[in-house]
Amino acid sequence: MYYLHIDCNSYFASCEVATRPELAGRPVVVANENEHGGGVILALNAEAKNVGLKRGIPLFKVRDTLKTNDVAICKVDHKKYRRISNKIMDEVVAQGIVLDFVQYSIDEFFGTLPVDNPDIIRRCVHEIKQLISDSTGIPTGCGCSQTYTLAKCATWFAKHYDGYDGVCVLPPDKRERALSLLAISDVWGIGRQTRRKLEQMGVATALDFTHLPQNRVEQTFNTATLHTYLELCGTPTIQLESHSRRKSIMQSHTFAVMIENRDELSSEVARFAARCAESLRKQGSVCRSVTVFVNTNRYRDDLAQYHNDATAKLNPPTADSPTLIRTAERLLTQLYRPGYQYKRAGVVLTGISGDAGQQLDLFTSENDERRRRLMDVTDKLNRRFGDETVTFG
DNA sequence: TCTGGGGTCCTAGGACCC
DNA sequence: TCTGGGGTCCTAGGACCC
Repeated sequence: MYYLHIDCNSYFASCEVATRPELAGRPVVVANENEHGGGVILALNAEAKNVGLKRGIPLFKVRDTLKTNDVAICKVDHKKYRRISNKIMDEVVAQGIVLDFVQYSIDEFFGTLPVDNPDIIRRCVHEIKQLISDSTGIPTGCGCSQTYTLAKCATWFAKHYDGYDGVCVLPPDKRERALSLLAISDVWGIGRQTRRKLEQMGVATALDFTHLPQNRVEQTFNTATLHTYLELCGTPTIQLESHSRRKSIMQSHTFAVMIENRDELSSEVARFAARCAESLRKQGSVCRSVTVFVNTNRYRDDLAQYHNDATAKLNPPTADSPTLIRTAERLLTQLYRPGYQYKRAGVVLTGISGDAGQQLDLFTSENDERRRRLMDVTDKLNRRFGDETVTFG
């Protein structure tokens, strides 16, 4: 059996090009641009990379480059990207070659192929890649190997060596050779901190890491890093479950113009809470706690800084918008300090559990039932006529 | 002028229990 | 001098991911 990993190339930018043919061949960036020209580059295609642009740069720093190279700036459209991602999921599942297919993130998928012959695997994966390209227009890099982590390494090679044509199958006898060419920082699960520690131990490549004695890894690192180590050595360790239910739900925003006024901030927080409540109901869950946070602008050392958060428990757990909005507003009242310029705020729901009906049974009253129906109707209206067609005053 | 928005899991330590 | 020996649950913060 082989593990399969599929990674969409420059996903947000590819979605824009796929749905807007007039963009083909042009440098394209996707940015969360706001009405004041703020925002940062979230994704960019190869043409945009070629003119020196990079992910994460604020647009205002590269205005000249954008203009000189006639770069198309697309506004980020998460709904579209979610829709295309679901389509990829459906197409691959319907094709039936891949087993245990999971949507790991909006642009990455894992699965297994019940075959051991690398040549057959390669042909299958090329077919899958072609299927995705034909049905959605999205280019992908695909990797196959003995574990999830090694499959991700294979994808790295598929994307970085043109000869693979986007598909790299890494059989056991090629493992060591491949890992010797892979920098430790390019391994899935090795972040900045762990990389620093490993480098101090003389580890530069993924192969160096696998040559450490296992007990040394156990003593020095946490279990997540140990799992990465075992997987690189060829032992499947990581379990992926397709978690359709989120365990936390957050809505936050960096304001284009800083907010000082309490009522303005409060109305933003209320909107975040309402949107969180909607996602919560969409997945059929209730939550046990609400957190609100506020931040000033960390880039402005000329301004007084303040950041804080506060959490409230909800008993019984709920998905009722008015309750969540009122709770969030009460928390904001605790947090708010006059005289600061607020740049960012957000609402987080945690303690999420499934099946609202079951949780409420014991104390459900007629009033609760009416509230549930009200939520149901507002959700339906907003789905049918667009977000925030109906909001809470 | 302008600087993203989400998630997950693990671990240490505190509060509390017997 | 020395101050038991288990547990559970919760939370904050770190690290990592896209």
